Amino acid sequence: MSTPGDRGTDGRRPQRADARTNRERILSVAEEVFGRGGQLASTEEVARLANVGIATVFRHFPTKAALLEAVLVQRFDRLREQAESLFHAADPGAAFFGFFSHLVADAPGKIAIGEALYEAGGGNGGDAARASDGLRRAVGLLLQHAQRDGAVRGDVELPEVYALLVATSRASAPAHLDEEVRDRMLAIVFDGLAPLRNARRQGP
Amino acid sequence: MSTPGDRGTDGRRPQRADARTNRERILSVAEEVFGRGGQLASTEEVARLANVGIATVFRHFPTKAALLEAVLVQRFDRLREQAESLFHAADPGAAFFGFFSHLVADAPGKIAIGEALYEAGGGNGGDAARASDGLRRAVGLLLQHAQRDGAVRGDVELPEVYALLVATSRASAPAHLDEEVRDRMLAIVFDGLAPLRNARRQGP
Amino acid sequence: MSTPGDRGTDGRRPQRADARTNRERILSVAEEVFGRGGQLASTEEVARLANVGIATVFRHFPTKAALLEAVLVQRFDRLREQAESLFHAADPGAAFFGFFSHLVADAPGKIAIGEALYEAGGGNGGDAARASDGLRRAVGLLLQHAQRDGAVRGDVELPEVYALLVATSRASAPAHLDEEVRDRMLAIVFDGLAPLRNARRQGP
Amino acid sequence: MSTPGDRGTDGRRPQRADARTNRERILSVAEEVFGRGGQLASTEEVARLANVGIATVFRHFPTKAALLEAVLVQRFDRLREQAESLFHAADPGAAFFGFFSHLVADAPGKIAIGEALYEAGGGNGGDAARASDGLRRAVGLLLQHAQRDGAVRGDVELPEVYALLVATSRASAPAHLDEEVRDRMLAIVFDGLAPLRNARRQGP
DNA sequence: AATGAATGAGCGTTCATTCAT
DNA sequence: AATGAATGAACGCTCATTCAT
Repeated sequence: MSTPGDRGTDGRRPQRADARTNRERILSVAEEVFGRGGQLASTEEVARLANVGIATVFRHFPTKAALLEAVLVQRFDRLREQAESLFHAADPGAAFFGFFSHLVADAPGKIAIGEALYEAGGGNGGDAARASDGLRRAVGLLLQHAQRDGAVRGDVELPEVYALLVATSRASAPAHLDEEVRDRMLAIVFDGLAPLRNARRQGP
Repeated sequence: MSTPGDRGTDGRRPQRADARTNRERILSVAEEVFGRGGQLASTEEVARLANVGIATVFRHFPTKAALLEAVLVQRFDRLREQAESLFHAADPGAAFFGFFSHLVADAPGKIAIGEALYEAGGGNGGDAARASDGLRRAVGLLLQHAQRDGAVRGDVELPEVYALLVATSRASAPAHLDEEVRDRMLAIVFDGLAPLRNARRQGP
Repeated sequence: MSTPGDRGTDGRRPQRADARTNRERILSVAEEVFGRGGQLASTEEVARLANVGIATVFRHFPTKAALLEAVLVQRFDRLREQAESLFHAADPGAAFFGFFSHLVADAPGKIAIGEALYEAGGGNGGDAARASDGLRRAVGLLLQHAQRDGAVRGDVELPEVYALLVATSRASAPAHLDEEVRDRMLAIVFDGLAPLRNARRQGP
Repeated sequence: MSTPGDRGTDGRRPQRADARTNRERILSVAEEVFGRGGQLASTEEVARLANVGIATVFRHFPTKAALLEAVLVQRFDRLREQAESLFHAADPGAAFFGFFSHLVADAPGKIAIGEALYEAGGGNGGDAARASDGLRRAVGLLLQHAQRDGAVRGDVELPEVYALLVATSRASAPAHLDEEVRDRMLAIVFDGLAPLRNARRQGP
């Protein structure tokens, strides 16, 4: 599977490429496997589906926790990049709410991600926590922009917004939350985040 | 191990009472242990912390799943009773929001409960699912009353409200969500649930 | 079940009677239970079917092995008595072959007996071995009588005959040996035990 | 643990060979351990005597039942091959009786084999049952040949002959059946199988 | 660098036996 | 004498991790 034949044709450094390929395949398989079964999924299953020996997995990721962390970092980074790509969107409100929806809609089947958003929120000091912070900061900027644009009330702050993001994302992770219900749930949250609240509250 | 003499509060005769006491202690320890570690927590740890032999746990609950289910049923039933006690509250809105807050505030450290609210939402056919349904129905009534009283907008329905309840409860389960943040998160949700929304949305 | 009411009416010694009754019921249930499942059957099942607490079983038989031994002793003794009742039969040959057949036909479902005939053959020094020896001796007498009567060749001796008895009995223990096959198997053995063998062998 | 250097007999390279060696050692140890203690013997004991970790046993045989089955298949196959090697023997009678004796003489200490000959006779649908059937068929052919050759009476059929084979084999399994007794027991059976029986019976 | 065999700690569960009533 | 709750050792089996090639 790891195409050992290449080595014969040219002696430059096919191994390095092979290793990188393996690492990536392992990571991507792990994302799916842990997404399905959470931490309960076995490392052997990752190895099997990635078509590598179990020892190869452990060569690339010294412990199961490290593999899980790498999966999370990848996922957080990807989400952060998506958030960052919206920093200069024409409509900051649409950008914020759109990203919120996207993240929540993306959750189904990705148990580990939900768990991670959730655990990493507490910060465990590892790379995942760092990546999680990166995502959090990006969401913070999207929020700020939306607030400045008047699309989100000005008196909410990142901690509670992020907590809501984690909460709704996590709640959506199990496949059995109906899509329509999920949207109606988000509608309520988004309504709570919309401005004019103050106006209404201040009014008689 | 069970040193029947040290039951300080009441000095009634052991034997049958001892067994009941053990059962209750096991249940309560299990609630805490599974609350911390989820299903991953070991039955042995439950036994150790309950100061009973492992076989005693299995005498009372034939399988680990049965123990977990008993924990959940107990918890769901307790919450349902609390909800039911609010059916005839003078202020249905306060009753609804109060119960919502109570359930979420009660969550910290009770991972299994969150998981259960969440999994049982899908219904696995066991006693826990039945108990979960009972809670859901009770929440449904509280919601209806609050809506009739004008404290909650009339266009939201139980599925999304319950999903929000599960989501925020679950998000609050880890101890590291600051209490103030949790309240601000709830404030947003409650705002989203408040009436006048339609009026505002329809207006220019 | 243990008729605890008797105690009230007369104070003499109903407990003794109760105990004896229990002991017998346990023994008889044990014979059936071990007969079905061998030593693998659990002592608890014996207690359950005998309608007594597990501790009662252990009061009467201090260990599981002792219970098993008691079962075997009872069974060996019963068989020995049956053999002895044939000592003065009019037709010693019919008596011998009849008893042989009876024992083998009685085997189905009595795994423990087969195992015991077999293990006890080696003599483990306990009561069961003693009872087994008693049976063996009784079979020996039946054999002698049959030989004197000319119904069994004179050159066979008890050890091999007993071994055959054990072997065929054991082979018949599982229910799945067809009755007809069992009889045809015995016919072969009985033929081998019939006299005139020597004559034939000595002839050219 | 597996100290690949100490394979005294042949110095071929380990790794794959090591695994095969382990597998074989486990199988052979299992044959002995189950031979002594039947299914009651523990897998751990097999591991201990085979000088491998318990997980190694389970790597080679996914369940205890699979290990037991492998032992039986091996044994049945070996016996079948021996039987087949006698198909074209010059003296079919000697072949049949010789194989019968061999099988019975081979039994001592191999309880599990006896149990298996016995249980598998009932057919449990697994590989062992298949292998058992193979052996049975081979014995059937040896019997036919012996009958055609006039060495075994023509009116006996495989079922009862096989039952006798199982019975005597099983009875010989415990080491405490004296060799001479065993032979005398077989002599009786063989006499019962010999021809001229009919003649004698029909004759005066 | 990659393999997969080997490992042992740990898990859920059972069962003969003991203890307290 | 009888009960049944409690016990812990043992079992079958799994899995993250290491070793030898």
